[in-house]
Amino acid sequence: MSQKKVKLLKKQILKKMDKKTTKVKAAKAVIVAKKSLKPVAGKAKGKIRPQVEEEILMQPPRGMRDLLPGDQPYWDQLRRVVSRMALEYGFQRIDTPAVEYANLFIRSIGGGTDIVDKEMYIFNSKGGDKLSLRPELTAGIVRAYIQHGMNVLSKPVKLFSIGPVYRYDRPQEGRYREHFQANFDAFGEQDPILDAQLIQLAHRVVTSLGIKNVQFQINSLGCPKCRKEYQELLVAYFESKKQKLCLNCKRRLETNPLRILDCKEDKCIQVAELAPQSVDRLCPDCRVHFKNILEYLDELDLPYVINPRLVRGLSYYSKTVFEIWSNDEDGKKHSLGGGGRYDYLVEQLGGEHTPAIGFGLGLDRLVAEMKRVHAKSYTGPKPKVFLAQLGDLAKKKSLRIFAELQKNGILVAESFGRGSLKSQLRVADRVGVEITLIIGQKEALDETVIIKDMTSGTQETVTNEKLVNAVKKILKNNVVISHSDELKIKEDGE
RNA sequence: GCGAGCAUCGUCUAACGGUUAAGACAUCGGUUUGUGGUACCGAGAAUCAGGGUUCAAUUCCCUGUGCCCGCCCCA
Repeated sequence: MSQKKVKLLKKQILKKMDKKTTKVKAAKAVIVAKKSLKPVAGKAKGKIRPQVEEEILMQPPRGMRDLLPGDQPYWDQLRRVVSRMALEYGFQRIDTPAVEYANLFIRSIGGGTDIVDKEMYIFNSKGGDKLSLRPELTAGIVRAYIQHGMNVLSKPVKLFSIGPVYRYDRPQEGRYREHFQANFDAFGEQDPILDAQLIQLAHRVVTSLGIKNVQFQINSLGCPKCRKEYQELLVAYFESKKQKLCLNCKRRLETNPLRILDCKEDKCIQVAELAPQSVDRLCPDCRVHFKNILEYLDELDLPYVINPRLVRGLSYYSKTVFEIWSNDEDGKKHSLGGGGRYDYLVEQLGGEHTPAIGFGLGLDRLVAEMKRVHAKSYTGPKPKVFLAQLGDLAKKKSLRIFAELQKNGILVAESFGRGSLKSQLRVADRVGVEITLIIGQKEALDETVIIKDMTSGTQETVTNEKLVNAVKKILKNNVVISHSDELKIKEDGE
C-alpha cells in the first residue's frame, strides 16, 4: 500500500470520527437503556421479571454493588494490611473458586442453619451438577487442603484467602449479597495458643486499620462429647419452657437448639438467660482449653467478654467461637468478623482428623468502619510529570516519549485526546504535577522537549536524549517533598 | 421472609395543581486558535414505570419497580 493510500484511509477515518457520531450514539444508548429498564420492571408481574434480550438494566442485581475508584484507597490499604499481617503470622495465600458443589457447603455449614436453608445461591450447571456460589470461604479452603494433601506439610498449615462470598439475603447497611471476606485458617494444631494467636491476629488487623474501639466476644461450645450432653440438657430445659419461646425458636428446638440462645426476641432472651451455659458443662479437656485461651488473652491485654450465648451461624464449630465487634460514637455495635475452632470438619469432609481454627473478616464492614473513624487510606504514587503535545507530528512522537519516560521509572500523566495546549495544561494543573513536558510542531522537528516548571512557570528546552536525565534531576531537587511523602506511605502500611 | 421511609440532570438541591422543570457542584468547549490554578461566556444533562383524579400532574391517589433503613440472620 502506498503512503498516499494510507493517508487517504486515515483521512476518511478521521473524518468519520469527527462527526461525533460515537458520542451521540453512546448517549442515546444510555437513555434507551435507562428508560427501558423501567417499563420492563413495571410490566413485571410477580417476582419473575421477563428478560427481553435487548434490554440492559443499568444497575447491578440486588445486593451487588460497584466498588468505585473513590473507595479503592481504602480497599488498597485493607489489602495491604491483611497481606502484611498474613506474612507476619506465617499465613500463605490460597484462592479457591467462587463456585463449588453445593453439597460441600451443605455438609460443612450444616442444615438447619440460615445460610444453608435460605441464603445459598444454588443453581444447576448445564451438565446437571448442583453448584453454589460460596457463602463463606472456609469450606472451599478445607476442600483444597484435603484434595491437595496439605496434611503432609509441616503443621500448623496456615492459609489465608481474600475474595467475594455470596448470600441471598435482604440488603441493608453493611450487608450485601456479594461481599468480601478475608479468611485465616490454621490446620493441624490443637494447642489453645493457636486460638489466642488468631484472636491476636484479628485484633492486629483491625487496629492496624485505625479501628480502635473493638471488643471480642468469646465462648466455648465444647467438643462433640460434652456438647452432646450439654445440648440434651439444653433441649430438656427449653422443652420445659417451650410455650414461652417465639415461633422460630420452637422450630429451632428440633433443628438447631443452640441458636435459641442467640435469639433476639425479648421472651426468648428471658428464657435463655436462665438456660444452662455451655461453659459450665465443658468436659475437663475443653474446660482447660478454654481457660488457657482466656489466660493468654489476659496476658495480651486483649479486650474481650465471655458471651455464654454466642453460638454462631455455622454448625461446624467446636470449642472456641469468637466474634469481633466495634463500637461507634453512638454506642452502636458493628460485627466485623468472627470465627472459631472446627476440629472435626476436616475429617467430616473426608480428610484425616485435623484440629483447625479460623476466622473471617467482613471487608465491606471494615471499609465502612475505616471511613467512620477517618482511618488512613492508601493512595499509590502520583505522577509528577505531565506530557502535553501540540500538532500532528508531536502527537505521533508523544507515545514513544511517554513510554520512554515510564520505562525509566518516571510516572507520567497525559491527556493526549485533547487538542489545545491550554486544556492540557489545565488538566496538568488538576493532576498536580511538578513539571509539564511540552512537544509542539517545532520541538518535534528539532527532537527537543520543553520542560516547564509548574510552580515557577519557567521553562527550558532540552534534547530528547537528555530528557530523561533532566527530568530526573529536577524531580530529585524537589526531593524534600517527595521523600517525606514516601515515608508517609510506609507508615500508612503499618 | 416481615415492617417502615424515600424516588427530579452524573451529584446535591428547587419548583401554591398551570415554569421553556430552576440553581449549585462536576463534565466538556470557548474568551483571536503555542502556555495552567482565578474570572467571564456557552453546551450537554433529569421528573422511575403504568394507570387514575383534573381543563391541567414533578406535585394528589392506586399499582408495580427500585433504593434505603430496621427485624430475622450474618460478615
